[in-house]
Amino acid sequence: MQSRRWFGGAGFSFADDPVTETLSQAIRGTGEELDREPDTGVLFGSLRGSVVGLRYYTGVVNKGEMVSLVRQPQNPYDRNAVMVANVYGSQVGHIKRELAVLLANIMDNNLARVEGVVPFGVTNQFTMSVVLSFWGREENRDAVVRQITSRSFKLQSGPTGTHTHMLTQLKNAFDNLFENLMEDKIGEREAVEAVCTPLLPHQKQALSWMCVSENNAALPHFWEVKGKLFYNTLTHSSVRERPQRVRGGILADDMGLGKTLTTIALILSNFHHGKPLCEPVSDLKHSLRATLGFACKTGWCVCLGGAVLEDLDFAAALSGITQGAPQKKSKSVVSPVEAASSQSTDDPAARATLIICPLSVLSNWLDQLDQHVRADVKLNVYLYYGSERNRDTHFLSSQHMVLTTYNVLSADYSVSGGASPLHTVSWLRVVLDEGHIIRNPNTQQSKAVLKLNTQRRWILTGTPIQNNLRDLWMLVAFLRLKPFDVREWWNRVIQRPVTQGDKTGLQNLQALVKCVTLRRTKTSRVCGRPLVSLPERSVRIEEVELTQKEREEYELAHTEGRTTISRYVAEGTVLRNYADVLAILVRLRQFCCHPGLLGKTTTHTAVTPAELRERLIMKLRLVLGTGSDEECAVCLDSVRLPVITHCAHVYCRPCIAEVIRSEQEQARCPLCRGQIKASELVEFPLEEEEESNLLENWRSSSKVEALMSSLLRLRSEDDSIRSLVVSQFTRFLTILEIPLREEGFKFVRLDGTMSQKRRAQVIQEFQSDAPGSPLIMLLSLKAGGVGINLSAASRVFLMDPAWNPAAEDQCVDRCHRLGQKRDVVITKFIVKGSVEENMVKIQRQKQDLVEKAFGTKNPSERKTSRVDEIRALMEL
DNA sequence: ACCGCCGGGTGCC
DNA sequence: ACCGCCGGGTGCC
Repeated sequence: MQSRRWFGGAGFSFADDPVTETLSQAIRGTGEELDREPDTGVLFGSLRGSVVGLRYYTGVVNKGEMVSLVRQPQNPYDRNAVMVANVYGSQVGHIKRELAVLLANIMDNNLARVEGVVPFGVTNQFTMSVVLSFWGREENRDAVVRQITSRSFKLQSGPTGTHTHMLTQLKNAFDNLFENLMEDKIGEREAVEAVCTPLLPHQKQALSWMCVSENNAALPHFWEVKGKLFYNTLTHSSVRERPQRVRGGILADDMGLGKTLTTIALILSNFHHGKPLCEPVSDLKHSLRATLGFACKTGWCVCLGGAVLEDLDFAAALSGITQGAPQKKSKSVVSPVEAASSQSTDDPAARATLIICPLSVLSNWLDQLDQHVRADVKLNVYLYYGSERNRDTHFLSSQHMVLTTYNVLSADYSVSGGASPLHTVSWLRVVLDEGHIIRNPNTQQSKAVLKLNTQRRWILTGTPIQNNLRDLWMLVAFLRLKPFDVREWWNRVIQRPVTQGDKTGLQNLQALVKCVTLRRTKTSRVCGRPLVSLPERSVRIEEVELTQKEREEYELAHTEGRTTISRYVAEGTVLRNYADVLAILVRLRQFCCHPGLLGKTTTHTAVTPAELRERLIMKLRLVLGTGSDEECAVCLDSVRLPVITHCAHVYCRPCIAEVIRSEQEQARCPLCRGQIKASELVEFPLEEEEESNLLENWRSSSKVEALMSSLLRLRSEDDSIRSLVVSQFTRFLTILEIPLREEGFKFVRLDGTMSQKRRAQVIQEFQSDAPGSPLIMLLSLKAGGVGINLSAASRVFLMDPAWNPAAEDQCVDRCHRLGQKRDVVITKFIVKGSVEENMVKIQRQKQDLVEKAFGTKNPSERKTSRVDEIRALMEL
């Protein structure tokens, strides 16, 4: 069962939640349940075996420690060899020959994953026991059991049954995963004077925490010192060497709390050895001027790594001043703890911070640097972007900051085969802005990011987990949070236990997250006071009455839809026809907005399978065409350039093309495993001709009128108030342009089809307070993604209810954020006596359900409730 | 390995 | 004795 988890302001669901569900997930749920997660198989059972040859290897293991089993088909003594390695990858020994035959068979045929745990530790220098457990897909259970018993091994059945009684507790704990992470990070630290914007208390806290995270040599608390060894309480493993600790972490504050400013403050305040990157020259000049007659015109000087100090030392040597004197002049106090941080492996010449961000926020970084860094501080900031970018690694290394985008980074990386300029530089620090972008480890971007060579690593994100726990792994891997940067240990210690409802797994996860994350929300408090005070926000629902004519048209469609759906309900085939059902609902919702939203509909009855497929594809096109937010099962992101397969699943074109390219003739649909071919992919067409038709035969609708009268009233009362007009249907936005123009409103439009560059322009135009700038922004619900700031608006008109209330919240948050000066008023237009009303009701019920404990719902109950929901919508 | 296994030495009680 | 038994040598895959 796929589970989706929403964090942040959004609700939470422990499993499929119809409200947050997308179409492809719904369809996925209707077919056979596929185990798409190799890391969450079923436990077939376990057996005791032995590891031999211990004396030939150095890997050590403790009682209870997990080990990994690695096939060695090339072993010259036995092609069935199975090597045993500890958490750190050091070889411990081999699986005894007779058992290795069995394991090799199971592993090579992918019948099960085999995991080892050492039950007693090492009792002698030659052999030891290992408990092997077998995990896999239910359909392979028989084969595995047969293999094992036929070779006269005894498979002990593993623990069965789920821990449903724990779910409530788990849910709460999981909900709070990113909350209350501050208790031991409450220090505050002022930024250096080079930062001219005073930091708010929570930003000083963050700065303090970030400095400590970079400088402090302390290990996370799941490490214990046992004698001369370091013992990991999660994996039960120990190492002689002090484990490499994370220097950096995840700053997961809500957007608008100033992550960028805090990061700039960090860069300027915490250079090598806890010293500032910038110091007033008056501190340095003292000795220099005296000895060399050196004068600095700016009054500030930026220390370039060791450069200035080396020069000073050189100067000191020339003039007979003792070495190190300049350091003592430094303003910053270096505590013994921080001093302990200088690791011998650090490259002292590393001085530059690399900031990687989405293109859309690149300009924001430059603005913020301008705004927050004193004008007399000469920072060398290089924008590594554009075809003329300077690829010289010495040049890049000598910067204080290099800014680039994920795309540039991964493009360079692919072209150079891993030896790109950015991968050659030894960075002091790498910062991933909107770091959740790398949550999918399979993308080029993620691979490129992992390969960067740096001492310190930071992830800035407002949404550390978007859909599920797997999103976190990539962040952990980037931070090199040992040993969980290796997938097996993450899966065994965290992912699987948590997915299967194991309480310790969750505690372990919390411990992990806690040691590297700082997260505050808009509603968090510092010392009993709100972090930031935001103006009020209020929601009002405006009921819209349809005209006689509209009502007749609506009822016609409603009756027709009801007949179809009630047939499915009676047949019990609602879920099998989910796409059809959704299409009917979309039609009704479109009616509520404007009749012109309806696309052409084919109502002929299909007979042959080919016709059925054609019809399904039509329905999907209809749903996709409305801006419905579909998720691509390959990249786990919103679909870009959607294409529909023969088997009626939706993917991004590049994603599915890659699947087909790599699997060639054997290519199968990742969702249903049906055969797929590149030639059979159906594009979602942009029906331009219809658009012009739409605009030529213009007519209004009740909802359009309701909006227009609100906007006109607002303008007459206060023409400085700006509004967001939000719809899920981009074509509705197009329709709305006509009356807006007619009434002389100046407006801009932001939707998913626009280029990043154009988006940035539009946002800037809307946010600008220049005379004649637009009063209204037409916004598609999901456009822009995270991080855009529309605080110029204080009115939000939600034209149509969304399935996912979290999406509405996110949208409203774009203006109800830091920088908002007015109270925010949200108006939801709901057509009276329509599916919209029922959607709102269901939204509320869902919210209640989410707020209450999730309880003991099993998958079949969940499916029932989905059907119930549709029945409620259609009043059946 | 305080085992198992191998192969040489040995051979009534 | 073409055995049993003893005790030394030996040891992952």
